[in-house]
Amino acid sequence: MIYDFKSIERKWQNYWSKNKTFKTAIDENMPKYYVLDMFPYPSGSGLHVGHPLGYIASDIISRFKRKKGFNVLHPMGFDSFGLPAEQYAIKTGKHPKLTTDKNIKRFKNQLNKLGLSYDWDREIKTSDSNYYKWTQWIFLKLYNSFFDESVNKAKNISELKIPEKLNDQEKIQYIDSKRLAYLDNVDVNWCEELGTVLSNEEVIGGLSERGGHPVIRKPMRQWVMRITAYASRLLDDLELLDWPESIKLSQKNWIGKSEGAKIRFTINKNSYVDVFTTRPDTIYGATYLVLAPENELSIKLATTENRNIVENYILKSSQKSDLERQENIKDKTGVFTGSYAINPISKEKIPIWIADYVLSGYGTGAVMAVPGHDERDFEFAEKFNLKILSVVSGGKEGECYTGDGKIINSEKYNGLDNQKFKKVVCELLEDLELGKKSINYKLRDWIFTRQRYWGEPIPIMYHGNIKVPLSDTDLPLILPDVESFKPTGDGSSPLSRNKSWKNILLNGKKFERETNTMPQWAGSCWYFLRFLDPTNGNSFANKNKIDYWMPVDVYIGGAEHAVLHLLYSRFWHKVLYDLGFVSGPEPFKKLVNQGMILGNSAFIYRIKNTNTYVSYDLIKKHDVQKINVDIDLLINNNELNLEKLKNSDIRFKNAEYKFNEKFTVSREIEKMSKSKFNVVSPDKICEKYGADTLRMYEMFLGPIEQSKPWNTAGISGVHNFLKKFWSLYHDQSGFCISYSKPDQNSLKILHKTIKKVNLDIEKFSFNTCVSAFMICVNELSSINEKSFEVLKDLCILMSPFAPHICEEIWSKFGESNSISNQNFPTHNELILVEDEFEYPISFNGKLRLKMIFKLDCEYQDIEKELSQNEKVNSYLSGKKIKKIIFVKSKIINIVF
RNA sequence: GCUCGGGUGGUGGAAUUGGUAGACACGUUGGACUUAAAAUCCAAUGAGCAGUAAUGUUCGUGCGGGUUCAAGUCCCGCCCCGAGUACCA
Repeated sequence: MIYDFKSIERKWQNYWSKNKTFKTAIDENMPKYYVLDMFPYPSGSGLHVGHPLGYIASDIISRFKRKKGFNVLHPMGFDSFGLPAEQYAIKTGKHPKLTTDKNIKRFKNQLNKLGLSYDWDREIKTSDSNYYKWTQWIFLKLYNSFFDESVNKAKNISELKIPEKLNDQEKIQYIDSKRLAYLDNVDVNWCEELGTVLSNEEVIGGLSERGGHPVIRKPMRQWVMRITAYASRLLDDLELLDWPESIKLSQKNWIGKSEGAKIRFTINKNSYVDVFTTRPDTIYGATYLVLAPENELSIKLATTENRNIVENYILKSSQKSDLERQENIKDKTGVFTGSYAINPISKEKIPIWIADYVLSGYGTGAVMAVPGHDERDFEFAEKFNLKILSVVSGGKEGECYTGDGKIINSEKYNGLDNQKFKKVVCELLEDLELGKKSINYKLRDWIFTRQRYWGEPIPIMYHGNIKVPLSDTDLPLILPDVESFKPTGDGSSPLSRNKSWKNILLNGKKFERETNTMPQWAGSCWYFLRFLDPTNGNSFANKNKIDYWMPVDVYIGGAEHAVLHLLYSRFWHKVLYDLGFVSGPEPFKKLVNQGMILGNSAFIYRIKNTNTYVSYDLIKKHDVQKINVDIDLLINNNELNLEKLKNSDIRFKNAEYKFNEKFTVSREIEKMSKSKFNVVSPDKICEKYGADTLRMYEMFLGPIEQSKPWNTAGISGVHNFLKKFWSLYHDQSGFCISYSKPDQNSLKILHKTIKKVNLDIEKFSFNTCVSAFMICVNELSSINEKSFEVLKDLCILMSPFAPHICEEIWSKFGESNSISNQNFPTHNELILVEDEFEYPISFNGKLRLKMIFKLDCEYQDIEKELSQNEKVNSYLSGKKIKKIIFVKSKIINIVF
């Protein structure tokens, strides 16, 4: 009987969706398990084979845990606010809502074809007003909270102690300065091309993360989230998480904790410069100070004769983009202010400089330069001929030394270990009241507003300078329509075009709405909570449901979110935790990063400035240009089907082609992308081999965390395996199994597999599971085992991986229940014990021989067996055996 | 530059964490079935040497050393590839 995967898969997908097989509800009698995928942005190009990798893995875990007796929550939704839909709207005038809805439909359709066991009743979209109502609500909670340093947690703003003697205006200012969401004039990352502000996390190497457009610094009035208040908790709580070390590390680096000291250098009675340093032990080597150009003190400290050059320098560096600043790292620039400060310990008078190698956003925006022991300071001092003094021994003459050593050139402290001296300096400074121990973080506050249309409106109004938050009853603040989605160019959002929405009259007073929107990350910061109670109209989620389901037990997604989404959502979750809305400090207990599946691009070569294409083996003779070509046009991996190519595009139709015998292409592994014509769609694979084959093959490709190129050729192996599996249960005429007692050998094979699969799923090692199934089916086929007792368990065992085929087979067993409700088999160790082995013996790595032993063999037997072999006998030469080393019930060595 | 991963057949990858390296699969070769092809099935497949053969034997996990009865796995020193990060004082 033939394995007709198409009708089987259609049948069971319909069955599952009709019967809502995977609908989940709270059951206090069952342990819960929350399996979450990073929900996708519904892009216009649909899924490629790389997307489902994580979804298949999480589906296997979900189905496995259900069979293990857990109440499994496995939802899916869409992160539907975002830039591509907006950019598409700018180009075509089509409303992002329409394109987004269309894309979601397509995504859902594709996902369902893979047989994923989602509870679709919980589907959410971040662009749905029923959803973003609560995103806005959480924003207001942040607005109405402050961080109480004394207890290290957020509290309602009403609990804030306001200093007395403040007038009303000052009181408001004071409160505003403490809010977790606050409005500030900040230097932002402005991307002209995208027409919007970006967060620090969205800027990579001076270019925008999306699109790679240049980014410049520009002061703008923006909403900012006080994530820095949580720096220490975000860092410390990483310990609680079962996450890949690499992700934890990137978060650690991003938060960037450094311990050191804050030191005050006095200039005169009224002024001083504070610096932060991690090397207070080098205080005697601090031979000058450097301020960032943006530091307010910079201009104040310029003496009259230096005023011009200082002003000039500050102006110039403000015009530089981040990229330009980074370009000439080796060639440092700077100017002298003309002022001097006093080193608080050595009492030396040292010059104060301004240079853009000092960053305004980190520490105090000023450093004490120790050219003897800091490479940047060293370069600067060499260039401008400033004094260089070694104060820690160990370095070479005329070089900068950053290691540890004994203190030198530091008066009475010479000879101390520099690490010990750190402490001493801190104490000295504290006595002098000119400094103290201090901790600094690299993390900056999160710039939260975007000058875009397609995002959540911010629920704040302004009356002149007064901010008025919307009340809960006014939510959601619906995103209105606009005439044009284009950026306005002047730094305000497209929303500001809709005057009737922006300007409102309330009780005779004029108000203006905030027209910026929230960043893409806002919606994804808390979506895992909404899945618990997606239709709740009274709160973002019922507290009982949160208590039951949270935290997420397994979270699967790409590593590209290491610091963005994963840091922001931890931050919001902690705020909600402090305010009592959620029950735990961390949202995601275990995190698994699936690797990327790469595409295998193909290239053809055109002779430059001609319309002639050359086969890859002939390109050396010509000056050629490389062009991406669709991988669907290939035969046998690297041969091009010229007929197909000519028919695919008019520019190929009339071109000339040079080749011997075959026209060959070159191949390269790249990221899968529509523009590179290397996309393999899961739909095609499902059409040809079925979803079960695709699921197993994607798992079989290699470890889930690893990036690997897609290779369609290998899929036949897995497909053949499924056919073989099918034929275990069927003969030519139809379903055929036996109800007689199973063969002892087949039980062994089965239980070996059960043991391995149980272990491997828990370890997320799905590729080895698939191998185990293959071995099992091969062995059962070769002994022609058809026993119900064995085949039943095998069917359940494989159903998380290949659910359709297993449901179909299961339905033929005549059991009333769906296979989803069956208990996962556990192995019986006794069956696995063998009574007789053929042992290989290795002796000093030199000698190997095979012998037969009984499990409970005596030494004498071994000696007897050994003595029959001349070679072994010479090694033994009368020695008495003390011990036999068994490993995995095999004899590995004999000790005398 | 710094930090973290990783180098195993022609290819993707196994190896119970120190115990028969190369499981499983692709590919290749040979065979069976077919008028033929496809499909399917069977066999061989790390390299070398000896042998008609069963088999024996040497070398093999990026390179060089070390620990151990035993190293892909542990230690030391290099080389190469990938990812992240980048003047964070």
